[in-house]
Amino acid sequence: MRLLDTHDLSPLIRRWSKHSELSAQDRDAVFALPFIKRSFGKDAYIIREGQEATECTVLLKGFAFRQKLLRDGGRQIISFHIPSEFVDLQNGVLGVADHNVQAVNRCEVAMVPREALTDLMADRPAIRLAVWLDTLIDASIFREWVVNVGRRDSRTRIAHLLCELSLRLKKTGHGDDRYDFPMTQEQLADATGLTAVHTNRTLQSLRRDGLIELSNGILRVLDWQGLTESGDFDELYLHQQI
Amino acid sequence: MRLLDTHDLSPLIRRWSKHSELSAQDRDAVFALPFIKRSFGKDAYIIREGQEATECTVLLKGFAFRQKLLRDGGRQIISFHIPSEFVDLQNGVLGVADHNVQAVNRCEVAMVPREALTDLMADRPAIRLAVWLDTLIDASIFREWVVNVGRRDSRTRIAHLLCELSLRLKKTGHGDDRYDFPMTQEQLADATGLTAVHTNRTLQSLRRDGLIELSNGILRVLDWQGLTESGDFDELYLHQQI
DNA sequence: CGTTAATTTGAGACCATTCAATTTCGGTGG
DNA sequence: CCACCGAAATTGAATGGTCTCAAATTAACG
Repeated sequence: MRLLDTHDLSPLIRRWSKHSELSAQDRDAVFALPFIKRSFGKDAYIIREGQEATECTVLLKGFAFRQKLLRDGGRQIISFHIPSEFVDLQNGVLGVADHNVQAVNRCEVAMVPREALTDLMADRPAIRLAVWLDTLIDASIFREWVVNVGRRDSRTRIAHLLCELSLRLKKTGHGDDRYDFPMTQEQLADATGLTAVHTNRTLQSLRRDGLIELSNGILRVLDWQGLTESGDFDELYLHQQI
Repeated sequence: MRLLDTHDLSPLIRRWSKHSELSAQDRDAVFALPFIKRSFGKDAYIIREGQEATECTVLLKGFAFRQKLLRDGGRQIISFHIPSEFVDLQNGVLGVADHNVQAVNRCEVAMVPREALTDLMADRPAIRLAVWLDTLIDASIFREWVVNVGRRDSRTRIAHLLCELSLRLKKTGHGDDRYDFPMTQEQLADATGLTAVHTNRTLQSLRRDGLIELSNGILRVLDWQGLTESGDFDELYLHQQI
């Protein structure tokens, strides 16, 4: 397939190729998927809870996060997403969105009709496996997040989150100990179950200890081993053998 | 199929039938699955983190939970399981167990070789869909747990957990506002990210307000509406239309 | 029944929150 | 290019929810 690197969905193929064996036909079938490209500004809602789910959404550019709102107005962020990831794979089967998806910064997505995706999975075992793996790794990350917000103190939580995100960014070729990191401290707080104020103080403590540098939307990991130790981080749960 | 109700795996078929259309052939194919039956005592490890995953485990009798241990010795429970549920479906594809599974009380399981299950899914689309749904609902519950431990106060957390468990027990025919409830307060604490002491005081507060009665391993829900309000509980995330 | 596990109670300490004010950053228009 | 503005980050001090530690009571089980 000649347009491999220029096709909108090629980041998806590139990521899948790391854990699944895809044939040329598999790739062509993915490139033949119908989709609509859309763009969202900072904080815009990409998916809303309760909304009927008719598409699956791949993030092409920018960062996004999934969240749930509480009765009292609080917000809990459930996961962050980087380009090439589906932000709502479950919507392909469950009929209704059970949570919201919001853009961190300006981002571009491809929306694929759910039937097109399920048909593709029915026809192509390799793609079925790739999607299946995506779903299972997603779930594994949720489990780790339960542990993170449930049983770790603030410093460990923040460090763990930074470990996860920087490792995922590194593995998808988005940097090497220096990453675009547009998340605000309020978003990090909502992801770790802390307040923005305490998140701020906690980040300062990590900076003071020379583990990270974080400012102007750039994260530098200065001491990976120190950060993983501070974050009680074991990458097994990401299931990225490479 | 004559042995429908007496086959060891019939609880699985019964539960799947609530969300998926299974033909007689699908049922027979499930009943033809090879498996080993095993029994575990209270607190016994059914699966251990890091262990190579060669089987998928269906809970037939008793309660179980999944958990992760922290470096500092802490434990976070990630989910509870009731009979007819898989406790480690992800192991069918991910090669390694990324968390532990423990028995709450004496329980019986059926262990199905992973290839037998994946072959079945490859052959039978209806079963594939049923397993897919199980996985997605599992993930949805993890997401809600992130919210629960991340952003709710202790009373709301405990109430929410009790809502979820009693609703799941009700929907699978394990009672009607009165349930076997063998979990210890320490386990409820590890599931909600609280200490056992504080869990105890929180349960007392729910009892004092006439919402529940919980003693001797029996949970009675006295005021369902009051409990759901106290627990900020909306059952959408369970995706049980029935 | 004796023994251990589980639950319950009390008091003090602490981590994270709340609230409010200040400073810095990032983008925009003159 | 600089002045301006709102958003984001930072700081301080007081409050509070949950934890810790330790002891007492009750329930479960062989």
